[in-house]
Amino acid sequence: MRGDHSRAATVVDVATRAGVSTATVSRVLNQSAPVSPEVRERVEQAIAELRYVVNGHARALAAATSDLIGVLVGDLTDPFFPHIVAGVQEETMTSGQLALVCGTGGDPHREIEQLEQLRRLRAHGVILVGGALREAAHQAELNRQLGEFLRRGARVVLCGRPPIPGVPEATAITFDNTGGTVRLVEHLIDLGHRRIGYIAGPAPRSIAWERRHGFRLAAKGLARRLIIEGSFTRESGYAAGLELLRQEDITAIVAANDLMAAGALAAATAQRRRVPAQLSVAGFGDTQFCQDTNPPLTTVRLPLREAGALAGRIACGRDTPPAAGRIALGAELVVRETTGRVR
Amino acid sequence: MRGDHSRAATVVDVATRAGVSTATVSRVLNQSAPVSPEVRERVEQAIAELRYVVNGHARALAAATSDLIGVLVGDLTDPFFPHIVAGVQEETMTSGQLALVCGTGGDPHREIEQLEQLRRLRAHGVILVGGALREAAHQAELNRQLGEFLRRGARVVLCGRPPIPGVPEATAITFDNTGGTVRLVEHLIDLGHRRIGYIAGPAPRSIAWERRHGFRLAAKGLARRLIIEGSFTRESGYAAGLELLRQEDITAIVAANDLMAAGALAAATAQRRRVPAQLSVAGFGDTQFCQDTNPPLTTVRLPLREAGALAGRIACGRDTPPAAGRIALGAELVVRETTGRVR
DNA sequence: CTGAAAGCGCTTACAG
DNA sequence: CTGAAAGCGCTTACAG
Repeated sequence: MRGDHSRAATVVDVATRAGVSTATVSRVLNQSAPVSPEVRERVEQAIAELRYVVNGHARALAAATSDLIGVLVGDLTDPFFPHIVAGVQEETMTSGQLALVCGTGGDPHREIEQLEQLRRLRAHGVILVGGALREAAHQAELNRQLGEFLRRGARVVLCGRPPIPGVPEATAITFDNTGGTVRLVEHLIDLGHRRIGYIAGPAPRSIAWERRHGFRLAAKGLARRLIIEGSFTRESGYAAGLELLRQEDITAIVAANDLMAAGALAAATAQRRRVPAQLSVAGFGDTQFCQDTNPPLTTVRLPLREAGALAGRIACGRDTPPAAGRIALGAELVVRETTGRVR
Repeated sequence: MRGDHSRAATVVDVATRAGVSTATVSRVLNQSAPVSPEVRERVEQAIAELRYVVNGHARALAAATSDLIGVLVGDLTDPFFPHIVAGVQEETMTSGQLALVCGTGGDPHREIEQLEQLRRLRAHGVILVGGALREAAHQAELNRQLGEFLRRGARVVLCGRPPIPGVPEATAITFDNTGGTVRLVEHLIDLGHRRIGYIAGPAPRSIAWERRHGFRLAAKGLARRLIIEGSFTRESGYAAGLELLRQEDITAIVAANDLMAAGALAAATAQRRRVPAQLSVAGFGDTQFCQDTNPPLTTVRLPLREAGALAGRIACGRDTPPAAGRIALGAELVVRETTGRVR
């Protein structure tokens, strides 16, 4: 980082070269006030010649604003997130804002830490993507952080997270996790299934809870329902799948996300169970690879990109947050080939 | 964004409350100079009471540094990218830096635009992830941008990109795209295939070129080789697959990435070709879903996460860039079930 | 339409 | 170990 690196040009350099004041340079930079064509011309030329690039920090400091939008995601390698993030970025870009995507790896400490960094940078919008951790201590700290953002007039958007009772000013964009799961399970019941195994997500996550809740609701009258908890990873789905397959009477397995469903599918194949002839399997999310699994996976589609775009627009201040503080998005059952009539 | 939002506490507030100078506050904040325990105690308490959070912009301006690392990626929804980015983030986090992930959507204009934004924020490291666009005008502009970063002492890392002749100070972390493809094709030749179709990536992308080059090298002596260009998407793989399947004599299809291979696989299924009995198919990348395709996909594994971690460490200044300006990573053939003996 | 000057919130020599 | 003061590079009333 040391050495004879050349100093970057500043407004003063530009002003001097153009023979104007720094105020005028600022005006052409920001188009914040009328400037005569000739002067503008001179300034623009000086900017080009000096390869001047405004110092974003100085600007943010002086103007007490920044065009940064923070985006907190759990794990980008989970196919659930990228489409949401792509939607966000699409919108922030068109607003000329910079989306700061931070990966927390699902670690609550990191989440708080990243929020703090975003606060330092005076991000004027934050989007929390993906499920919340249902854990009191963490929630309290999180609410405190979000409260600070809101106090400064920043927008807070929860994308794929339930609203936070203590922080009503935060807009929540939610997926119909419960309803989607209900429809999925009802689809299985329609096919004659009465003994269904469920691979849930980790209990402390809100998304996992909502989906599991849907399963409980829909599976109420079943002869048999068995829940095993996974961790949203393919491996945990595989392990849970093996365990459920030990219960000989189970005819269908529903997983709380596609990754675990893929694992369960692999477990079924390893155990030589024919899907869907002998066993039905379903996932949740309709992530990219679902149509390519063996056989193609029945799942529930979530409007991920749309949710991200909405979140992006609200965070940028382009869309007004709904008065209700909440936007509920749907969930659509996608029947492919892993679910079939029970024999 | 307006309203009666409370002013954030500043060093002055903290200093006043603690009964010290702002210089001292700064010292305990940065641990940049010894401070007596009692004074430190008082300052820390004031910070806590006022919920003080340092203004990152002011700090960056005063100290003429920032802890931002820019990460430019094409398309996060392409499974090629997330693992690299996760590797980067892992390392930047442990360095206490903030990785600014920017999605360019593969659009060269946006790439330049994002670089400019990063320059504004005085990012002290930039990582360009994924293939370069082999297009003169864009390359010239890109080189200019990167040159500016380097002039300011920032580190530039190319991850999964070839070195840039005009910018030798940029460290390039490269995958063995050519060698990996050669081994993959040789594997098919070993299985008796003599008429192989190749679904290439878009010609202007460096990664596409390198892999296609590998195909050309290895397929030199074949009775038949046919190249169709896709766009790295599943859909384009499907279309190209259909086209190749019209050539009745072709016994194997190799795609330049897994997504297109998945598309080709689906096309084969749609055409009722049995894989691998009647047709072999292979991809490139070993992205997450490869083990779940029908049948599991033969492909080439790239050390994505490792590459990202390396890039992250170099960009953070934790690792010294290699003198050669280049780190070449391997590529490993992963034989699954889509490739088999030709009948 | 344009400029002089203050101020944004920090850090960093420089003194002591 | 601590403080007074200058300076980082902008923007923004305030005058004109």
